[in-house]
Amino acid sequence: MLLLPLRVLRRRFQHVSCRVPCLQASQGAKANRAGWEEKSRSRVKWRQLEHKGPYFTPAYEPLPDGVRFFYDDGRREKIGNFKMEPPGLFCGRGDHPKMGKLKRRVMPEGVVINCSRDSKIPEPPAGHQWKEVRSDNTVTWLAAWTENVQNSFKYIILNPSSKLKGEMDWQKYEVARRLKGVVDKIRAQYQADWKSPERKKRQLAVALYFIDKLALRTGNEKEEGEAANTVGCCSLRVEHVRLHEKADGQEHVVELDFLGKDSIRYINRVSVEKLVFQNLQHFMEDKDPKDDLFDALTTASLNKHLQDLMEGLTAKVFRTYNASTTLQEQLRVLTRAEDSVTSKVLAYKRANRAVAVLCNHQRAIPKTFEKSMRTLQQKIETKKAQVAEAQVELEKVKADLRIRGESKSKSLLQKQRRLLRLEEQLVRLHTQATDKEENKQVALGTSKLNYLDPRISIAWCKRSGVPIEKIYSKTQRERFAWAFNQAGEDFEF
DNA sequence: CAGATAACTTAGCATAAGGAAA
DNA sequence: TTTCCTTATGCTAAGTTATCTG
Repeated sequence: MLLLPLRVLRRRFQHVSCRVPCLQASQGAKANRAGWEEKSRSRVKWRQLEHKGPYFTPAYEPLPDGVRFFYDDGRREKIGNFKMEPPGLFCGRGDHPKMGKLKRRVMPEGVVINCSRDSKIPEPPAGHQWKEVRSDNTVTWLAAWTENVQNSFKYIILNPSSKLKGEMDWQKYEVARRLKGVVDKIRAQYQADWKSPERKKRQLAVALYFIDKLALRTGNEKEEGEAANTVGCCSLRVEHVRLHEKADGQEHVVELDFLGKDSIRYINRVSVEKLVFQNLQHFMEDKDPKDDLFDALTTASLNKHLQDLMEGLTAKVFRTYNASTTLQEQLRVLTRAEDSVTSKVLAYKRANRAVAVLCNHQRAIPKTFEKSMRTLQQKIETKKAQVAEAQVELEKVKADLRIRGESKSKSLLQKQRRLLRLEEQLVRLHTQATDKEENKQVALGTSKLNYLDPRISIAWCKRSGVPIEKIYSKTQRERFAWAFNQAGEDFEF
């Protein structure tokens, strides 16, 4: 039993970047868990409610292996997070003011169950009651509770492989594809708006330019003292921007340096149009470093504006659109028909990486990176030696032939072939090393899962003869099941 | 009409699982 | 078989956005 004062715990975990293991501190913990297990053993069939809206109200079915399912219109689907979050110490990311606070055990009395009216309601653990049982088929969650540290909602939701999640994912990409049709017009408009006499309009135009060009997030206001101090586009402060008339041999360079989502640092230097530069100079005039760059702009007004430009358009659609477009374009540039499957997969990873860099998806450098890099360097050295050796042998054979006055021999061909093969292997090792180095701090998964229309990848696999298993793991294939029969080899985002 | 709330997507990290090497 | 390394998955925090509310 860990019984340190909370302030000691907080201090202890202040600089710990890893997640703090859950502390099973509550006396009633065992009994509670048993209670939850009991709940999980009740068999409930779920059916869709009578009226068919965009959503439905599902329910759970426990299975012996611990995987739980629910029924939607007779279809059995997986549930995503079927376990309750255990109590523990809250460990936010970055410099979080609530780091180390105790996250309490969730009791059935705090849980709302959402299930169809005509189904058998799941039993609460013995001696307990649900907070509420409701039948709301306009939402997608199965159960919900309030988390005490952040005072926010938590939900039991469906697995990404479910039809519901799949349909929503599909819709997301369809909105992004619609943006493709109007993006030229939108770009022309915000460029024109850089010259607007209205400060508000110019701020909106510059912010939208950043969101489009640099794939920045919208950047909502955050309550001070509630979360780490991070920003996005609309919440950028003067201190995050530096302007250089000339830098890196380019004109009108904007330097951005701020902490974004998850306190991941965004650093970029980019040359912008003169009008953008001048606008930024104006926005920064007579301000303190801590002042908002876009003082006349809110995320609400930005999204309101976007909604007027295209139905369903919001700021985050630009990230999806630019990510997917970049993948498609990069795949086109990097794929060569005559390449082996291995090289093609490498090309895919490169294209994926271009997107991850655009979206600033970073990861901690793997702990084993240095070591595995050394191993790879070792391999390269060995291969180099082999190449050198093969060259010497080849020369020897050539000299031999000259003495005998011959021009060809079986041995010569053999040696030539061997040298060629070794050289190819060396080149491959070099690319592997470069790739590893360039990828050490880039997280590919996030964009692959959330930003890249799977139909682009599926179509590319079909076109270039790459088995889909080389690109998507089992769960990823299940997640993107909706895309498989949609994407022929000629699919265009 | 701004701020709060609710419900959803997006995010990186730890670790489990899988596979290669010893 | 055991160990060592990479990849896949689970977890839950941290965003975005639409809607509600006073």
